[in-house]
Amino acid sequence: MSSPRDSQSVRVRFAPSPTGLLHLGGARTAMYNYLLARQTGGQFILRLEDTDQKRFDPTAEQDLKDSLRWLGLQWDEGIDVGGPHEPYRQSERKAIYQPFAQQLIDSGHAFYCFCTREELDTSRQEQKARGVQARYAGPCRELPAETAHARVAVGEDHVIRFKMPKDGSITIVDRLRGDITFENRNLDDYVIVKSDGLPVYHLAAMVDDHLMGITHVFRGEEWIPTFPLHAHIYRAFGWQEPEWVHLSLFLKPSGKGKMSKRETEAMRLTGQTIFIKEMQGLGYLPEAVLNWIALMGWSYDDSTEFFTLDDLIQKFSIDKLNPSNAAIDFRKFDHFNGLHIRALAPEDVARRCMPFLEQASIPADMDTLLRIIPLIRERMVTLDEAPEWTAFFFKDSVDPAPESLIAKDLTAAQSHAALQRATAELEALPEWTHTAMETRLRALVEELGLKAGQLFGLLRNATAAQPVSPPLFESMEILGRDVSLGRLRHALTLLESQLQ
RNA sequence: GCCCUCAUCGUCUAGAGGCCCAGGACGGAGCCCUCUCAAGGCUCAAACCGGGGUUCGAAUCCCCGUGGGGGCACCA
Repeated sequence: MSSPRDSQSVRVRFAPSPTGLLHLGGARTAMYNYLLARQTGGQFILRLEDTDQKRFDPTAEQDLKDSLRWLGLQWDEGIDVGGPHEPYRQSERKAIYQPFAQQLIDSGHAFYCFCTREELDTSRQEQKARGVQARYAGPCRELPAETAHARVAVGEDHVIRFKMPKDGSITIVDRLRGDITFENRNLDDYVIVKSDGLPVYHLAAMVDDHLMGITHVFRGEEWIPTFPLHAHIYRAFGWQEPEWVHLSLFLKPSGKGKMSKRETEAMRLTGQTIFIKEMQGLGYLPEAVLNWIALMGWSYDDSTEFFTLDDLIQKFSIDKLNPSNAAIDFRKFDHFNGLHIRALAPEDVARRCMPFLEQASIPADMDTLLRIIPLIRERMVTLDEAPEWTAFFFKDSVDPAPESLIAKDLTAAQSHAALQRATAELEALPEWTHTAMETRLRALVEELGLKAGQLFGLLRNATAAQPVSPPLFESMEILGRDVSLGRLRHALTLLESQLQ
């Protein structure tokens, strides 16, 4: 199917309202926009839907930009970077909307409404009590134009409402769902300009999308109920509609409804978050975030699941989008994070681990860290685990619990003897390499009639002071001969305290 | 309550009439590897919401139920 729009280049936009931190759902919407733009050589625009001064959060814009950039979703046009349709904050475009609202009034598609909130509330309650759908029922819709204009002229408080047809129906097209028909009688005379003179989303977004030449609108499914209003506005102006794509919603892990503020807070306690900004501090990679959310609502085929941003740009397609809602699965997020950590070059992993080590006051130097990374890369799920995997490498000394130096099924005396022998063998080693150490110590295990795990576990606790660590011999090689031997001797003295 | 929408393993999904006694992934169970923990490999358990149609043939199309989700503001 072809339309005139096919010949135009793609122009998409992400237009959140600055009411809080950017979350999973917003990030996915932004990403799909970005992918389509990049894939087609089109433009990705970042606009701010800030017409609601009551919910405005002054920190939200910065978070938005930081989060998007961290994810690697740089916009081509919009706030900060500018473009041919400035300004990109709706609050700064107030004057732009006015003539359009006027046009709707003049053409009979909208009317001035002077009803007070109290009157509206009463009316709504009364309708509800009668068991009917609450809709605008005031007298303003039928006011003669001259009367209305006169009241506006004397400065009477008013809003502007869209004059919804009383009968008939409207059929609109969603790219993923096909035709959707609404009976106009089920629709309301929605407010499109507030008493403060600012348009509400319904008018502002439509005007901006049209003015900015938006070709595809990706937005959440929660917009479907007001979708017919938007189409009515487009048609009242005689504009060509964009391609509408309503995305599935992200549901809480239980699958029971959208994430609530309360649950979002509770989630923090378990180290989970839906906010992009917080993911970085938790040790997640932007690559993993993108991969994870890309697959919640979209798929490429029946088996590919690892995608980089470039892969996604190449492979994304609207037709493979899935209209059904998806429950958030944080375990899958961890899985993808591990996958992406392992896909990174060691230098890259090291660089990204550094902030976490600094925060933990671990005096790691890049050279040593680079030698450690290959040992821990496949063991890490999140970057914030770096301190616990590497701390012992950078300590002057370690103090293992004496009991931890008694090997499984051995007495303290036997452990002491084994440790003493192992230390002696290592001292005598001509070259300090993990292969030489392993060969020599395996022979000792044989000689002493022990199990590898018994001796090696003992050495692990002696050198790292922790029961779980990177591979023993590779670790000792990095620690170096002096440090390793020193720790073994120290362990020996600690063990002596356990002898009596 | 009204309007809209969705419906395949616990979860994310593949499937656009026969390739499906339904494939992949996460998670789970087991085995292998193994100096711990991982990673990796192999195996197993696990789903087409129900009922009617249409068709030689339906997970796939249609209808009705049911269930889930969303919306019903001078918020987006």
